[in-house]
Formats: sequence, structure tokens, C-alpha cells
Amino acid sequence: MQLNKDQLKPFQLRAAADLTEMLATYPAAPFKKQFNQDTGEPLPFLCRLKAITGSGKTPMLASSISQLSDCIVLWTTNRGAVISQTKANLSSGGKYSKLLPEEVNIYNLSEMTSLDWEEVCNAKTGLTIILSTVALFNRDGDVLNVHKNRGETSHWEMLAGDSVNGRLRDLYIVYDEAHGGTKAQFNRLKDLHPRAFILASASELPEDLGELLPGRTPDDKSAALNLQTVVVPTQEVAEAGLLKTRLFLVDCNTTRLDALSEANKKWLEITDKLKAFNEQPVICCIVNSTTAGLEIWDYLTQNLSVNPSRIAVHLSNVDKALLEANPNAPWSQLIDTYKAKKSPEALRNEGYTHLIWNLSLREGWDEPWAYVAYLDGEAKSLTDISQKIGRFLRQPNALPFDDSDLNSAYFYFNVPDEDFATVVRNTQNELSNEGYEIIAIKGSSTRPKLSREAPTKSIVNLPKVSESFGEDLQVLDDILLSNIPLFAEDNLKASGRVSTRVIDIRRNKEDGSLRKDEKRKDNAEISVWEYVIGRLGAIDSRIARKNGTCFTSFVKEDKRMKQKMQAGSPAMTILNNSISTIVKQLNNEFRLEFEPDQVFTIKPFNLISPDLFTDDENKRERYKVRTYNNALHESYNGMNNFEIRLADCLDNQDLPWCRNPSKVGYGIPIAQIGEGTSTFYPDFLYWSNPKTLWAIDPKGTHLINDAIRTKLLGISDVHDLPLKVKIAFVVEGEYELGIDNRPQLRSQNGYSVIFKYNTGLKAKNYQTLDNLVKDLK
DNA sequence: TCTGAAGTTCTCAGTGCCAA
DNA sequence: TTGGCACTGAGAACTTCAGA
Repeated sequence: MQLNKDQLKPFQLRAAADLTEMLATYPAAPFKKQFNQDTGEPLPFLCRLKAITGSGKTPMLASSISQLSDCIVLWTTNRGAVISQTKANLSSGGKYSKLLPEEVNIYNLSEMTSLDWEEVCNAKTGLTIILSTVALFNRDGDVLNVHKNRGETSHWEMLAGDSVNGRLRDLYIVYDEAHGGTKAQFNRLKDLHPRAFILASASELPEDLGELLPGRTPDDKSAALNLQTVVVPTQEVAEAGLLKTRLFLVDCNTTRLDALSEANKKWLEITDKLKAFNEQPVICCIVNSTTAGLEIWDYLTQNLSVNPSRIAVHLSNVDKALLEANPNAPWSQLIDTYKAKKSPEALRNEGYTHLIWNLSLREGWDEPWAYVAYLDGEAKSLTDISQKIGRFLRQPNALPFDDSDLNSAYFYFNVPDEDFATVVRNTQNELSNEGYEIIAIKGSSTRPKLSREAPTKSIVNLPKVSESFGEDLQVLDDILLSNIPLFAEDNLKASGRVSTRVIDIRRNKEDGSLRKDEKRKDNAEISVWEYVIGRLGAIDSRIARKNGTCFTSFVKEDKRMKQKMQAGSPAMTILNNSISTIVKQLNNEFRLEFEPDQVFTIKPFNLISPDLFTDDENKRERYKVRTYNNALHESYNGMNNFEIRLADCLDNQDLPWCRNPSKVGYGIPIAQIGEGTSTFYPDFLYWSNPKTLWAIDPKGTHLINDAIRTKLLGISDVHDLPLKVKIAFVVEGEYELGIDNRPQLRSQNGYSVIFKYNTGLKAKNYQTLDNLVKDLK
């Protein structure tokens, strides 16, 4: 069906007219012209159409630009599907073609010939629309066709009007789904010197466009943006029948199969109801990976009896993922619609009712007949869930049914209980277009951004100490396996829950009367391996991190590790109690080793906010840059009072020393796992002679922890270390060592140093800090 | 000194262009 | 049609700060 202006909804006509008026008024008040602060060049006008997906942004934009006489419109977005859909809709015979003037010329940028470019740029009258994905122009150099030099100029330069054959008409840039834009894209688009940017989005403005808005403060810019935005209230869109009116959010704290089964049951219900209208609903299963998609296909076909010919698997690299998939599933029946290059928009018309898709669903696709969505994977990004909801709100034929169930969308997912309320709140925020958007201005934060480097006076290398669990990893596997039993089936189970909350889209309020909680027999499950490794990794990343563990790759194949247990089950409680034993036993195998092939080179010192100008005296002192004679760097700042005094004393010794920054400085691994910290960064390094390095920590915080104290003081025991590394804790007050070598404060007088002496520890007291440093030999 | 916000870096999967 | 390449955003992990 082709839409003409008379068929547009009142809110669509109003929005299009407001946008046109804004563009016609500029650069007269209240829309002031902006100029680049450095070059003085005029900046393009920025205006925006803010409306929810499904409100008909394309017809509103088409209707508005049809009023712009004699111009070129570059219509862009970051997804190819949006561009092809828009081209089809705007071109002759398309859904929105009647909204444009009859003589309009529409091009796909990728298909434009040199002759087309010449014609478009040489024309002085008429409306030309060029459609392009971001990928067609957003790349450095001249790799892309549009940037290639053709004789004297490139097509891009022609469009910018910068060269021979440059355009003769005004240029407007329409950016659909503008929140996906990046700084690089907008910089390139700014090079085209457009008269205006027209951004269409339901979300917030990209921060990088802040400079196009008048005003100096975020508040000024926010006010300007509000003035330059045409807002379409979601409620009006819903009331006009374009959107579904109720949104069921169902949090399934249950197994994946149960959650999928709940979603599929809802799809069957809707299928029954739509039979009277001779229509089929669609259920969309959104997954994070191709492998997960195949597992969903397996469940749908084998457990829920869905006909494989109705399932479109729209995922990349299916063939590769099949190599590792369940060998018993009938994969020959799988239909790979991605490989077949089918357009997602066409899938329902081809009879597919179940779509398995990935994150690319986020933009560019909204199927009115998609009533049910299942979001796979626990603890997904909450914002992600809310953003996807927008793709399912469009009402079929823009006409409400008598049965309210057919005017609703249903979402099934699994998030932790405490996050469910956030999902509901985020969704309401996404649905709302009201409110005052805060525009961040780069560099305006209260944090002083300025910093500079103090280079090293000479190159100084230090020996590296690495962490090791030893050569024999089998010992580590044995520790793990000996602490994990084979559980009885009952011990692996715990009951689950399905909670439903419903949002009334017209009022953007939760309908409390429809809230419900139901118990389920089973709960989400996790393998013993994933659970134990997750817990151990949280205790110390040296045991397990994302890219690997200290164990062999075989251990996870053990049947004890492959057991699936449910959240809150007795098995989980038992494993929880075993974690500390595993850590203790792993600790016995952990050691430090000298790395003869590697050195650490002292880096330049980063002076943060040097000589910060502020009324706060403490801050002024902290950021004051102090120069030193014997330090490896010319100057330092960022020290507290005690550190400043210690630095002065070190500099008085006529021996090399340096300030050692946390995290990026010289780190000494802590030979004890599970202590909450894995590397010790002393505040100062001091060479009392060429063979002895003192790692001095004036804070003494590590003294609190017995294990770290003992192990740290043992650092010099690393075999073959070419430099003797001694660790000294320097503290204010008189300390002595008590039971188990625990430092105890005797009086507030003087200063103490605690260090390793022969096989034990020693605490020594001095009247002055200078004497203490002199005695470090 | 602790905490948490904000920024940075890396990895991963998806996307689109181009040349063979 | 396929493979290589570059770009993209999201998330995780890590780093860098400011303020309490």
C-alpha cells in the first residue's frame, strides 16, 4: 500500500511540519549559526527527530525533506538492511514514494557511476536523495570507491563542493538510527559542509556532536538541543494504533529449556488466536553466539516439536559451529537463511515462524507480526534487553485487534532477581521521549585533565620476577578433582521461578494487576567447571582469567566437571565450602621465579595535573611539582606529606632513587594467592649500591595482612636474581615485633623500618627519617 | 585509605567492501 | 562466490582518578 500525505497520522504530519519549519527558519532566531572555534568556519545546523521505532520515522522524514527545494540529501545509517529498506520504500512504486515530489532522483551511493556523480553535482535544481551505509564512506585513505581520486578529484570531494564539478545545491545529511554514530563518521560527514544534519533516533544524541550546539555549558547545550528537537510522544503513537499497547516482561529463573518452552507456549497461544485472521505470528530467539543458536535449534526441534522447515537460523558461520555441535541432532534439516543471503524482512513471508538471530537484530528490523521474543543467556546486559524491546512494538497493519492479547508483545529472559526491576525501569525510560537530555562537553569534567611526562634521565632496567604453579600441571588438576565429588541427581536440583510484569505502553506505567510469580520445578543450570572456575577466578585472577586457567585443558572434560547443577542446589553449597581448601592446596604449589629473558624498564613519570591551580591548599600541595637531584626523573608530584619528607631524605643520600607509580610501575608479584591483591607496587625504589635495590613502601598498609607480610619479605629468596631486592616498610612511630613477628606500636616517637634480616624479620627505630634512610644498606 | 565513577584496552562477533 | 581486510560496538578486565 502506498501512503500519501492525507493518510499520515496527525502526529506524523505535525512532526514533519515542525522539522521543515525548523530547517526553513535556520539561520534566523532562535536557531543561531555556529562557528568552528579554531578555524572560524560555519558549522552545520543540527536538528533531530526523536521518535520511537514503529512511529514511522521514514515517512515523517520523507514528508519533511519533500518540502526542501533544490537540494541533495545524503541519507545514511550504519546498517545495510535499513538502507535497502529505505531505498525500496522511497523509490517509485514504494510505500512512501507518494510523499516525495514526482521528479525526485534516488540513488544508492554504491551503485553511482561517474556520470551520475557529475549529473547530481552539476544540477542546480530539483531534489536528489543519495542512500549510503556508513561503511561506504567511513574509512581512512582512498581504499573506498567514494574516496578514490578520479582525475582531479574524488566523488566525496565533489559532494563536499570542494573541487571542480563540486555540487551546486545545498546538502542535507539525514542520519537514521543516529545513536549508533561514532566520532569518526560524523567528522567525515562534517567534511561535506552540509547545511544541516537531521538525526533520526529514539535514543540519546552522540556526545561528539555537542560542538554543533550553541552554548558553553552542558545546560546551555541541553536547552539548545531540546529547542532543535522534534519529539513524537510514544503515547500518541500507541494511541494512534501504530504500537502494541502492552508489554509482558517475563523473567524466567528456570532452565533454558523451560524458558524457551514458556516462550513457545505463548507463541502457540497467539498462533491459535491469529488463525481467524489467516495470519501467523513470529517468535524470535535472540542468542549471543552461533553455538548457542544451534543449541536453541536443537531444543526447538527435538524437545518442543517445532517443524525444522519453519525455523530460520539467521547466524553467521553455522558450518563452523556445526563441527562442535551435538552430533545426535538432525542437522541436515537445518535451514541457514544467513548463508542463503535471505533478507530478515522476507523471512516471515517465506513461511518461517521461528527466527534464531543474534545481536544484529538491535537495529534495522522490526517485524509487526513478531509477538514473542526469547533472549538467551543469563545476566545479559540490561540495557540490551530494553533496547531490543523496541523492535517488537510495531502493531500489525497499524490497527488494534479486539483481543488485547493480540495488541501485546511478550519478552522472555533470565536476569538476577534484583535486576528485574531495573529492566522494567530501563524499558520505561526507553519508551519515554520526555525529559531533559544532558549533553556532556568533552574536557569540562571536574577532574583536571592536563598531565605531562617527566622523562627518565637514563635507561634503567630491572629484573623481572614471574609467577608460576610449576611445570607439572597434573598436580593442579588433581587438587581440583580431589575436592569435587560426583553428586547424586537430587543434590544437583533446585526449584525455579517465573515472574511476569506488564507495562501499559499508552500510560508508560506498570499494570500492577497483571503482576505474577509462579514456581517451576527446575532452575537455571551451570556446569561444575564453569561455577568452580568462576569462583576461583574471582578469588585470584592468577588461577583463572577469561583467556585461560592454571589447569590443563583436559580437566574440564572430567565427568565431575561436566555435571550440571542448578542455582541454589545442595551441590552448589558443597562446592562453595570446598573453594577455600582448593585455594589453600593451590597455594602450596605457587612460587615466584626469575625471568632471565625479560627486563622491566623504568618508564617516564606521569605528572598528573602539574601545579594545579586551586583554592584548596591540600590539593595545591599534592599536585605541586617538586624537582630532585638524584632521582631517575627530574620531578614528581602527587605525594602526601609523609611521602614528600621521605622523598627529600632519599634525595639527600646522593644515590639513585625513583618514585614508583602504582599499576604501571615496577610490580613485585605476591607469592600468596587469594589475598585480594596479586602485585605489590612499592612507592619508592632506592639503589643503596649497584647490586641492592630497596623497594620502600611508606604506607605500611601491607603490614595488616600477615600472609602478605611474610611472603613479601621473602621476595629476595627468588633464585638467581641478579639484583638483591629488599623490601622495607617505613612507618611513623616506634614499632617492635611481637608474637608471630606482628608489628606493634610502642610509642608515637620517631620512625621505624621493618625489613627482612637473615631468616627473620627486624623492626628498627630511628629518631629522624634521614637517619633511617642512611641506614638502608 | 577506601570506594566508585570514568576512562582505556583488549577480545569477540558481526558487517560490508573489494579483489581474485 | 569466496576470502581477506578493516571497521564497528559491546562487554570484560583493568587502570586512573576524585572525593568522602
